[in-house]
Amino acid sequence: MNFLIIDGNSIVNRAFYGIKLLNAKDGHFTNALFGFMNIFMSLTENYTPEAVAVAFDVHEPTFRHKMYDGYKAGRKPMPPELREQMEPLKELLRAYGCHIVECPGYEADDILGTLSAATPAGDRCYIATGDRDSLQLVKENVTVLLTSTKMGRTQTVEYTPETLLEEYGVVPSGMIELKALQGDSSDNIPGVAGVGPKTAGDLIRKYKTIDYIYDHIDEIEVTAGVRNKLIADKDNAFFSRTLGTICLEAPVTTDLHAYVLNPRDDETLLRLLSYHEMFKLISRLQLNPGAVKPVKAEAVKAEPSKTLRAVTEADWQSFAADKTPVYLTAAFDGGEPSEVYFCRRDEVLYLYEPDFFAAGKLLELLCDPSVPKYLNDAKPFFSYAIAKGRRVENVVFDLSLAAYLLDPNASEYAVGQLALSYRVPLTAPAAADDKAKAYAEAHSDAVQAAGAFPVLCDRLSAELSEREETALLTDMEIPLAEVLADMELAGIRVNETDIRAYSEKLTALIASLETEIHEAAGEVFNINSPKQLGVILFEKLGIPAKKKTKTGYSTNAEVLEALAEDYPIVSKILEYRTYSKLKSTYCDGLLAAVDPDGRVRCTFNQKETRTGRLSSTEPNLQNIPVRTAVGREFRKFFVAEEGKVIVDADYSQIELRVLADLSGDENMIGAFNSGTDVHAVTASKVFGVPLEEVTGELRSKAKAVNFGIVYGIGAFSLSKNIHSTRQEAESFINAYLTLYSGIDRYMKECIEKAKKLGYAETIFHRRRYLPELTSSNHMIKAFGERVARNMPIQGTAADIIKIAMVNVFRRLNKDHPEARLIMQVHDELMVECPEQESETIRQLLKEEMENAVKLKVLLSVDAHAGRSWYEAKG
DNA sequence: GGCTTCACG
DNA sequence: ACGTACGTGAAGCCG
Repeated sequence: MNFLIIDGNSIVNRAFYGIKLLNAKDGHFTNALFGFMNIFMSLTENYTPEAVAVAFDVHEPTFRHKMYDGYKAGRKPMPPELREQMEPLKELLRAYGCHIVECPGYEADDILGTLSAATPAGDRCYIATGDRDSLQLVKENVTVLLTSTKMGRTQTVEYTPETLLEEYGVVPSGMIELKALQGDSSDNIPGVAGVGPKTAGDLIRKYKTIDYIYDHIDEIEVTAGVRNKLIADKDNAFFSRTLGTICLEAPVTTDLHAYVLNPRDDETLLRLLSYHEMFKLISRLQLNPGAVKPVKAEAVKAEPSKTLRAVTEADWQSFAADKTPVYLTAAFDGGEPSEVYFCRRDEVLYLYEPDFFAAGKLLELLCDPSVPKYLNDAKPFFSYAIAKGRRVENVVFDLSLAAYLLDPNASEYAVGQLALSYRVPLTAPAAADDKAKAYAEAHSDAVQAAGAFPVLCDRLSAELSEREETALLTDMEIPLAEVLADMELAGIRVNETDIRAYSEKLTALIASLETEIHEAAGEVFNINSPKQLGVILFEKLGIPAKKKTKTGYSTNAEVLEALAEDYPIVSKILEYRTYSKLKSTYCDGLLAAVDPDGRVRCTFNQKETRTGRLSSTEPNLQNIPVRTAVGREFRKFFVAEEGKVIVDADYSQIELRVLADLSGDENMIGAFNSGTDVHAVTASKVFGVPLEEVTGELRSKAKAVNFGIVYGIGAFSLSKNIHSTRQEAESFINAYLTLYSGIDRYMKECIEKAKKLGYAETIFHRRRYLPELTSSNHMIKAFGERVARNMPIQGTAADIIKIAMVNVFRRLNKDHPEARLIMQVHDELMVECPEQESETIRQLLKEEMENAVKLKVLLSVDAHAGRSWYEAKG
């Protein structure tokens, strides 16, 4: 029989410290559970134990504590983030069928020792631990599996008497002897002062035991120094041996049969794993979600058994005639729906005949304003209709958007995933006929998800309305999804030939810089490798290194700029970096994304950021260079199509204006309403200088403080940013917060409120949960506090431009069919329109953006038209 | 796949 | 004692 004994405390510690803190939706920590279960799974899979015991310490003074108070005194107490995971871990292990072994007065080690010693010769015992202490327990039939985490991956090394002899040159009991001499700082075992692993190893290999060494202390071959140390600490040596010896007689059941795995309780296991959001493990264990009972009893009633069948002609007629809501999910392939499900209380209907699409029945239904639709991911439905010159009407719910609003921290919003996190049972519907049966076999996951879809919609809809976020979904995010669909289809025209020419120019520039850099360095190396570059600069050339990263020297722009004046090679490297970035990310990256019609189309992700902003991918069109003159040139490649212009409009200081509104600070509101430059006004007041005497330098310092405030400023970072001392930065911040005392008060309230509620929110009730605020780690908590201050500002600004986008889209559709919204860059919108409409559209944009919401300060928008993005930026 | 760097708001 | 301003995405290197 294979008997697996796990050192629970040791493994859970490795797991906890080896994996960054993970949170479930409600904020409870799961990283230790995650790591432990991963190790546990690979152990059971590799060693197929019939019996499993997991040993834990009981937190009481132990046998060995009583003997020696210093023992383990140096150990840190368990952090609360780990402590809260201990009971859930035991629950999980019990559900798996493991036996938890705890013994008051004894350490987990002692349990490992006792059980392994009691394993009959005919059985094989494996001890899994992260602690080298247990190596003394190795025997012919006892193997220690030492797990360690290297590079984020767990490795297991097997220790048998043979491998022990190879690595340490001693027999298992020799491990105790070694410890007696060298001690163990982590366990506060003193050993012999001045004797380390090397001396101890030599002695024990030669003489085996400390008994022998001390019995023959005058004869052993050592230097006089070592001999004296041994003599001086003789008592400590024997004492350490006692401390280091694992007890083999803990009062626990030693009959192996008592530890044979219990039958796995799949239902409990699935419930627990879903709660902890360990979905990978659920599939690894092949737990059938259909077997789970929902948490609430009423959910059972609400969920009649379902049947699966194909959509019939009669269904189509009833959809249109009934005018009752349809619950619709679909997969899309190349913009066309590929797998479509109509989901009802007691039925899942699937579409399988391509004729239905050809006949346009689905499209007609989508475009029928009298039929309300519950969709999963509305954007591709909108795109599908727009591409056919139609519009989807009456979308009342979007499950994935609802899920995003409920928790923007989550990374996935697939229906199956949501069913697990919101505890909606996933059951396979019964096939109505043989065709349906075949269909179900080929699409089992999608069919199950479709079955859960209506209940999920209802549940999330109820949750949203409880939180007063329904309007956010129906009036902001769902209409926005259509706007984004339209923008994605529109794309933006780029001048492909010019980019290609520019790319080649860059290639030549880069090549010549490369040669110069290699010459200056005296060798050829990869300039793109920060590692190699660091070695060249800071070792070979002896340039003083300022900053380090986790993996070596930092070579970022901030560091290099400080060195550029003194070392020509450094400024060449900066230049090289600029051009390579421009070439690889922008020229080549963009060229790879140009469609045959000369336009690039990004994807706007509506469910990505934790603040409510959008993000853009493949390509990212929200980070096209603008800050430097060289980079800005690149915007000349983004152009309007023949006969059209680009109109670009951006909010001026929207985040600061939002802050003025949120805080209600009279001074800040006044600064904006006076119509003058806020940064200058801030400088004038903070530095006590008349407005007309504010220099560029003072203004830019004030600007940095204004920005910093929005991000949750610290004196250290501000000082770095404005190249001044920390003290000076500190005094600026203090002066600022005295002047704008309303902001000071508001920021404090923000944190209080977030701590009380567990989340931060925008003025439109968009939430971001902040489990970081409950962390005992200062860094994490401080981060949570900065986010509590920043999210309402960044998020409200994001809400405002979303409202503006929806309003602009509606007006363009109604009055300017040839004008099209094509881009959003957080505080900036871009429209492409016929040249002669340019002024009308410029004003329309300005008007809609400035009037999207009414705040305590006015919103201000700059708008310009031009042939290219460069020109339109004004 | 993680890390570093750098582009944007 | 520790690290140090919020939110993103892409490219390149390296274990």
